[in-house]
Amino acid sequence: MQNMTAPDLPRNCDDCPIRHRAVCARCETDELARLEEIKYYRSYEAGQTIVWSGDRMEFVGSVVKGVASLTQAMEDGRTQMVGLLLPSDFVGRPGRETAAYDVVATTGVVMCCFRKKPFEDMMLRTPHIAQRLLEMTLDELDAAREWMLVLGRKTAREKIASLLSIIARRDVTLNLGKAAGPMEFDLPLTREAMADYLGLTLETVSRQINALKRDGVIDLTGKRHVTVPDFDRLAEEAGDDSDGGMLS
Amino acid sequence: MQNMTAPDLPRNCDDCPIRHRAVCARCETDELARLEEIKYYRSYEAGQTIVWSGDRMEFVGSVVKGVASLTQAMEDGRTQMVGLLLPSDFVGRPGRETAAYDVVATTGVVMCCFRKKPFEDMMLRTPHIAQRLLEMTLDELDAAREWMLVLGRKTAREKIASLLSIIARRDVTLNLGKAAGPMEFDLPLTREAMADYLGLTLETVSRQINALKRDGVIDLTGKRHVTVPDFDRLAEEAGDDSDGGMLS
DNA sequence: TATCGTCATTGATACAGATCAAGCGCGCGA
DNA sequence: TCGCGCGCTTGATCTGTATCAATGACGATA
Repeated sequence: MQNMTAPDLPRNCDDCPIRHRAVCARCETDELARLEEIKYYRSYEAGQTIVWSGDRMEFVGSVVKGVASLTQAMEDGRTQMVGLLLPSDFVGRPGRETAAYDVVATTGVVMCCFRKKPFEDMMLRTPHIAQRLLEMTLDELDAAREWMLVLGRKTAREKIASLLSIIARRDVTLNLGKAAGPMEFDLPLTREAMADYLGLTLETVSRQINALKRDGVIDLTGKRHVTVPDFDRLAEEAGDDSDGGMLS
Repeated sequence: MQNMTAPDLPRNCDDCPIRHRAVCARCETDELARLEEIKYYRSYEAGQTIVWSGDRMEFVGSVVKGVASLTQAMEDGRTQMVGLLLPSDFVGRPGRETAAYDVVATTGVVMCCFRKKPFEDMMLRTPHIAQRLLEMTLDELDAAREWMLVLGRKTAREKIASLLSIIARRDVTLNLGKAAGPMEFDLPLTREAMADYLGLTLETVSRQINALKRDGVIDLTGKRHVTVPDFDRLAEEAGDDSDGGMLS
């Protein structure tokens, strides 16, 4: 529900900072012209709901800037975040009529949107897009399952370390990995949002973050800026298998 | 690692009890001939590991009979089941080289397998298969995310009710829903397997199951056979939104 | 029929994390 | 500059589930 033509929004794929990873990476093919026709950018303020669960979805797209979250709630208010959407992540289910979860802008967000129907038509015409989508969906599935282990079996401290580790890793990949040396990033989530992601209360999140700080695993500047002096140490705290991580 | 030609294994799609839902449902197309060439059936005993995490995958396929589970373990032994594979569920990741999780036969299992490479080739040639796979993967993703809510926010009692409710529902759909009246089914999981699925200990599982029995939500015959006199009551115990359930 | 092994139940106790309750710090609008 | 609200921290206490430890039920095997 935001202005669709704000002056600072990207105009086309060349301005799109995520073209190296997301669907619009394919813009270099001859489908470019068609893609541009059905594509637009849109921005949302922190706290705004981008999509309501159950609503008819009129677009699919990628997060270009900012952080959004996929959220599921029970009647009594208990809330579980089921996905963290960082820049380059895809939103929407081609072939599905309605949204299954709320999508909420956690920070200010810029989305790269494709109108759904023409996007699906193009998908039918262009096999590599369907394959790319399958690949991305499998990635999401892996992420969801990794998170099931976190939610089901890890302690509060391990949960926090897991979250920090994921955010740090994502941050580095997006900024073209400057491997060694301390990593730094800003937490894009409030303590409450972290709690909803981790299946904890915000008090426990606060206590464990400060415990990790006391123990020298992380350093905090203010309440949101995190420095990780030794990523391996953090990964160890997260209980991750210490095989270095990356596969293939 | 089991005989591939046991006399009781299905021979082709006409014998395959799940053709209405899984990939081989497409056998009716002119791809049938090619599919038959690359397809075979295989059986596993309860407890056998069908695929080891990290192994090269040589096939994809569907569960035809029995129950298998996708499992992830930490170094110290903590274990989380990340997927429950019931008949008609698909196993394997087209486009991925190695398996991400252990696949373990929980009961005796019959799989309908396709050799991976030719299956992938066929996928490239046959767009509707890629689309069917995307659809199935999206279903799995939804299931995984629903389970994240269970793991992150539900109480032990709600977790048990959720699991029973899922199994009951699946059982009915497969057996062509005889809607009303008490539902009955056998638990295909030990208490320990349930615990690993729910992020609990086996003692807690045992206590909560018996609590549900005491409260009349379910009835137990022996240790494994469950009768659900009132499914809505069970769904309520699971904390599910009481909108009847099905979408679309 | 005795014995063993696996799966499940049940009880006593410990503890991680939830809950309840202040209070702090900082940005923002008046 | 003052208050006000929101995000966060910190403390005290409570509780749901884990943990530890027997015991029971049943099927398989000899």
